[in-house]
Amino acid sequence: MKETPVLAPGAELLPATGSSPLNGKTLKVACSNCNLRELCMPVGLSPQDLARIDDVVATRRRVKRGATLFRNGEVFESLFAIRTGFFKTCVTSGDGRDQVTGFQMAGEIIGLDGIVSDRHTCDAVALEDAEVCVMPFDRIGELAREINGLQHHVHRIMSREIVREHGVMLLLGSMRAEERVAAFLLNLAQRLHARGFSASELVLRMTREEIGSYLGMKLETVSRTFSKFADDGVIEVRQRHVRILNTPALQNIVNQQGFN
Amino acid sequence: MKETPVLAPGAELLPATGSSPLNGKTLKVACSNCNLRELCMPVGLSPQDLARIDDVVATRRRVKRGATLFRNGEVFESLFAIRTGFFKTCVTSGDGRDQVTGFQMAGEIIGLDGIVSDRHTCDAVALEDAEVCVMPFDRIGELAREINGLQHHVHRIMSREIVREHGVMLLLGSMRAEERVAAFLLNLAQRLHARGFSASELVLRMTREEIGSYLGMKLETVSRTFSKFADDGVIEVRQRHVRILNTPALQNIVNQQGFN
DNA sequence: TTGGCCGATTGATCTGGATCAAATACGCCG
DNA sequence: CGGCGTATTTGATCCAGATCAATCGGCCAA
Repeated sequence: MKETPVLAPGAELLPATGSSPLNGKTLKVACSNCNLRELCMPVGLSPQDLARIDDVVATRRRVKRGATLFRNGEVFESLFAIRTGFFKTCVTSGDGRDQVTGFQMAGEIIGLDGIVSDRHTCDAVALEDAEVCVMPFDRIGELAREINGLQHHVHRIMSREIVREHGVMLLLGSMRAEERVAAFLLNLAQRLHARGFSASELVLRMTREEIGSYLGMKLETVSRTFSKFADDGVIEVRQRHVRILNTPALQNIVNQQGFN
Repeated sequence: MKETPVLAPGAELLPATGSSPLNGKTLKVACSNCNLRELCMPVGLSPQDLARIDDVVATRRRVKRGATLFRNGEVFESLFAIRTGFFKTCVTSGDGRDQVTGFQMAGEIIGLDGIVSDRHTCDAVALEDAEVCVMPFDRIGELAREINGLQHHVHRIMSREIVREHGVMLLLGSMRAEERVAAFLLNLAQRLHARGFSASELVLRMTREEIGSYLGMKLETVSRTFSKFADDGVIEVRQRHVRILNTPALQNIVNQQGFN
């Protein structure tokens, strides 16, 4: 049915027009000519509506690698659309434990967790130098009341996040280590591919430990699993560079093993 | 900071007015005098706005124990507010595996997963005879554009679900069996308490297997963990009847064990 | 170039929870 | 009331992944 049954967040947004991969330079500042528009904007907006959105999404913010975009407990005011760079979000429990809840890349929206209580409930950390569009949430609300497609678009973005998290729950609750890692790699590759990058060549922006946290396993197990896949000729690993050699094999690992 | 750090979905909605526990009979059919209003409606609506909502949320639906309210793949049209009864939602992967993603009780909203693709992506199954209010989603959208508080309320409900799922990810990704079960019991008790029931006496509507699926463990482990808690004098278990004897002890189990 | 540091790999061992198996309890229905 | 099917409990054993430990490798600053 779906290519990657688990963890497919923004699949249907794949730009058929072949928007080019980001080049790191900020050429234009308006949504109306942003090459990520297909990823974060509703389709079929009138030029007037687009202009109004441009007006609301006026400011940008740069986040250096390792810095936080927002932190648990901070007042929530805006959603953020990632223009360039790569983030992780993580929650922390009362005791020291923390859990990576997602990795986000260009075109994805973060900050939705803050709406319910007007405070952020997780940390968003840049895993490489990044730039985000700041979208004041009250302004979005106003606009959504007037622009028909926008309201539904916001709902869809939130719903998509809910569905993505269902997938993660399935992964954490019922998959074994190899399946988790395979699903993780396929999901990353698919999202990068949807952004114009290679579907088989990927550079991991996160450490083994962060992958492990996300997947509910220890960093050693992540490393061992990578090594095993490499031994089996399914992938090639050199540090953070991963090349997928056999995508179907990974898919088999995900959805055929351990039928329980 | 919070009483139950993990899995606290609708805590702030506790009805200060002491709405009485449901009695199983449908006395009135309008939101405007529903005793669950504090749980699913925004506060501070004008009588006129309430009347308009009454108009949209006009129909009810009964779901017998074991029947599904909606199923993965079905067309999404409405959200549902639970009036009485108890549900589970579960996702299924391509292979047979399935994962309970939540247990829902009176006053909670289900169906949010269907918004993104206009199809439901999980099953909602009644664990006891239930009644829900049907809320056609396009109508909600229209109303939200006009009633100020309603739009934000919808956003908050979706955001709350996202935050709840973050909690589940933390639980599944980094807690051991005993911590998971303790967190689960505390969460259930807290939600029941918020609905006017005892905070210490609970009747589980789901099987050990369903609890296990939700918590990412096997039914035998759930059973053993219950038995252990009972041996330790923390709870009393008689089949599906659980009495919490020592709430602080459960809280300690959740957030003090295994500091990693 | 060298040294120090951090992340990654790999090996050896341990263990929490899964699995397999059996007994028991309960609810339902004829 | 008695019998059957399903849920639960409990015991015995096993194993995937955690833990502990050592080494390796790349990167950066001096």
